Amino acid sequence: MCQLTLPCAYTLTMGEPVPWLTPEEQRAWRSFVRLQERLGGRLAHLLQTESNVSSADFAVLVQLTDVPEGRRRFLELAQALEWEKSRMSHHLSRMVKRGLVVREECPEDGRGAFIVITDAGRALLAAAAPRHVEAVRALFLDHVTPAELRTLAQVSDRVVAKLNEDQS
Amino acid sequence: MCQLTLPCAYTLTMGEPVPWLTPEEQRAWRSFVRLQERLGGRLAHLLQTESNVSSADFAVLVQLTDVPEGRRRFLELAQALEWEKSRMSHHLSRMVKRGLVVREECPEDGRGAFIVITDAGRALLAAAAPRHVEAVRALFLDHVTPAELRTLAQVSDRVVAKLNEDQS
DNA sequence: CGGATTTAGTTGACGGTTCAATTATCTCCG
DNA sequence: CGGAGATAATTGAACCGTCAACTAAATCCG
Repeated sequence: MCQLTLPCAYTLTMGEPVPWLTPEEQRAWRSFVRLQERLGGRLAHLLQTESNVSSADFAVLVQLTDVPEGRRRFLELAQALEWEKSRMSHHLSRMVKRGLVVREECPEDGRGAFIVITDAGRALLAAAAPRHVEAVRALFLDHVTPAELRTLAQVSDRVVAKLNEDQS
Repeated sequence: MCQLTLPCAYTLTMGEPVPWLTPEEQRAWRSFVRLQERLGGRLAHLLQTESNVSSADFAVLVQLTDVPEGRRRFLELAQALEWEKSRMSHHLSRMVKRGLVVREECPEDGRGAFIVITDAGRALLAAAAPRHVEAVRALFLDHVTPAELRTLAQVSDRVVAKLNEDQS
């Protein structure tokens, strides 16, 4: 997820019929990309240093506590987070090693696995979550009006819907 | 840069005075995070598969072609992209190995280095850029009104400015 | 001059992500 | 039943980014 800036037209051999970005489009796009990088980076860094948990750990723990027993199927988890299976698998291995979750066999399906949050996992999340919420407020929500937030959500949903359409 | 969702309140021991996110805030935040991940991921994937260049490569090449001679100081590059020095260094090593850039000594400062884009680097960027612009349009700009885009840019700039204020 | 500090850039180790290949189980259907 | 797929999940290799430690050159200043 990098600085997806765009090259100045003059540096390229332009035989192409691609309509280049207008200055406003370019500026907006750059700002937006920068926001993603900086805000995401800062939040991740805060989680890591203040609560000793990565954004990825946090996301997994949240998914597990979203269901009362703290126990979900592997694939269900992967789909909820929109992660690849292999990413999920590798990540869970690390979380198991740190005692945040355990793998359990699935009686109905011999191939399947249940992932269960441990007490340590719950404790970690409980400690991390309030600070994270605070950070999301302080770094983002506090500087955005309700109307802007609505616009943001609408645009996000619309664009993601389109992404899902072409080649999901 | 992960799914920074938030846990449902009921699962946490809530002795804290942290004002939780309202449902609209939660929804907007989630949508926004999802947009970042999906759009960034898709664009990066397109660059990689269609043009055999990563987003990071692309960003570096753009920075180099932004100046006519295609030659910039290491730190200047790192600052322009807001990358850590070590990331820059590692990444440049990989790009050197692939023949996209070369390192040159800096006469004025024996510690310094110039990074220079090669012809292969220029060619790669020239091939990749139009498709990238096209993708940014097709996946994002085409689904956002000018007014929304302005809002997005304003919000982005404002939030990033705040991020720079606290502990730059 | 010459030592202390700062600055430019590199390196190695480690955790994280992707891709392709693999294992094991299940389901479908003849 | 039994074989052909499909599905659940793991694994290993390769690449990427971060952190902390390091090298080497420049600058500051007595």
